[in-house]
Amino acid sequence: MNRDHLYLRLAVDLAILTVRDGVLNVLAIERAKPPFQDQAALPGGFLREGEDLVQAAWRELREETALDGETLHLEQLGIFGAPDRDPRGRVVSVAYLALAPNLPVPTAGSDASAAQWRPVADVTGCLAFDHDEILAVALERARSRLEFTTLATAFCDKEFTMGDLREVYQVVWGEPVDPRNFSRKVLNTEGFVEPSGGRRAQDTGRPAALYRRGPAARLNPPILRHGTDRSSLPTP
Amino acid sequence: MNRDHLYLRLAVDLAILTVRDGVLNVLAIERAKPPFQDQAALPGGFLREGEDLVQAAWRELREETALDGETLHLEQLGIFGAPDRDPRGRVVSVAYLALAPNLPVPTAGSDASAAQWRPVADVTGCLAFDHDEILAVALERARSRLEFTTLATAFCDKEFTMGDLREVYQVVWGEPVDPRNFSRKVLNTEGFVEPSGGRRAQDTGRPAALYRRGPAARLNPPILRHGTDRSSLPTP
DNA sequence: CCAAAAGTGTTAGGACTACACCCATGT
DNA sequence: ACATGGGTGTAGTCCTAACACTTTTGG
Repeated sequence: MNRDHLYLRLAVDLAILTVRDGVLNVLAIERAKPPFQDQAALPGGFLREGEDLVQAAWRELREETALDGETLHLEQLGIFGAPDRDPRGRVVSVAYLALAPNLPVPTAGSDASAAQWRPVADVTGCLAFDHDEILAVALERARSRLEFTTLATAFCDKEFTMGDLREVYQVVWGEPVDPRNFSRKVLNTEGFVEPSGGRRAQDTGRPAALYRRGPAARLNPPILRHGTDRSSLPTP
Repeated sequence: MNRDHLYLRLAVDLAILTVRDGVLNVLAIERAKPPFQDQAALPGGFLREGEDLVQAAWRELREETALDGETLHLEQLGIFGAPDRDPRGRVVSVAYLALAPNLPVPTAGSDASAAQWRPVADVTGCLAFDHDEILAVALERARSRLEFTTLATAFCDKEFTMGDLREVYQVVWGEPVDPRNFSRKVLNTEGFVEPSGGRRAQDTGRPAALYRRGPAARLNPPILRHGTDRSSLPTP
């Protein structure tokens, strides 16, 4: 009979993604203390007593961003538990993925953490702990979610144009999307978007109709990206 | 500054599925001690010092089944951490999904645990802890995996007929699959199966060709099931 | 010969890509 | 007028579901 019950701490780490100026951004903090001092990291914290995992994730999210929460998507990504991932001792991390609209700016003054949006390309390879790995999983999950669900609307404001929505796809996938066919596919998917009645003029060109997100969650048929190697296992 | 670092134990629980006599089965133990004494539960155990999560999952799997491991699929399902899920204290569980071929029988004598195959229909609603919830997630994930990956072969022996493979789909999905179109789809998917050259005669009818699993992991295009409500979020 | 299972051919329909084309606005 | 982005129509192609039909065995 094994009595080697290992006690450990559970961290909740968040990969919070948004689209800003045509670039995919992730919310990152700069670590104020060792380990990994002055290095970028995903926001997160330890699970507290009596707290559910999702509760903890929402709490961390609110601490780092000023979000109403309605317009946002939060989802469990997976668990990362390599024995040596944290030099302070055995810490297992539950990673969550959050898709957020382009916020004015995260609450910069909260705690000592200087959370700010960073282009994903700038931070990949430079993150503390195993957060690079978490971010990679988050990106692939986000790309896959856009194919099979309506979650692209989570990146948009309450009202958005077809072009806004298409930009989300292009930025997250990193490949161009045909505007004509995209519009048709979205409108043919019942419950994806609903016309809000308004229009929005841009710098030039015909003003675009405004939409709100619809009730559907899953895309059937999906909107598939092209330049993808589909030989390996899909994101779970 | 919060110093309420909560220490807890991490359990690894396994939902090990197989197909036996046309019915989907899950490996279950009977709990010998409280809590939930004499009740059915998924096999599992606590994470040990210096052990990776996947390592722990494989260790539990080997303790409960006599598996060569080559022919088997093991995958992280998610994490279940409701504060009151275990009356003994705060225990967070990492759930893994395993797809296994129809084994002769699990090693019944291992430890005090009397692990045995149970039809999924017989145990749903009766499992200890939150294992009912874990099993539900496992089932949905398995169904989805069959749509998008070649993992159905993980349920089969080393050599199998097209009928064997089709039975896996029917049993896991719980809906009939057209034999003609199924065969074509599988054979048109490069790398799904490879003919082994042999044939196998059944009680009656033309003998079926035997196949081995091929190198492909992902199905493109997928093999979609019908009777599914696709309005909710897909399995992650 | 007959039943049963394996496997092939065929046809109608849906969805996709690619592109020609029209619409509505600012300059 | 014209550049620019929003949006519609259409042709060819691919994939699919559904089912008639052929092949190969045991009884």
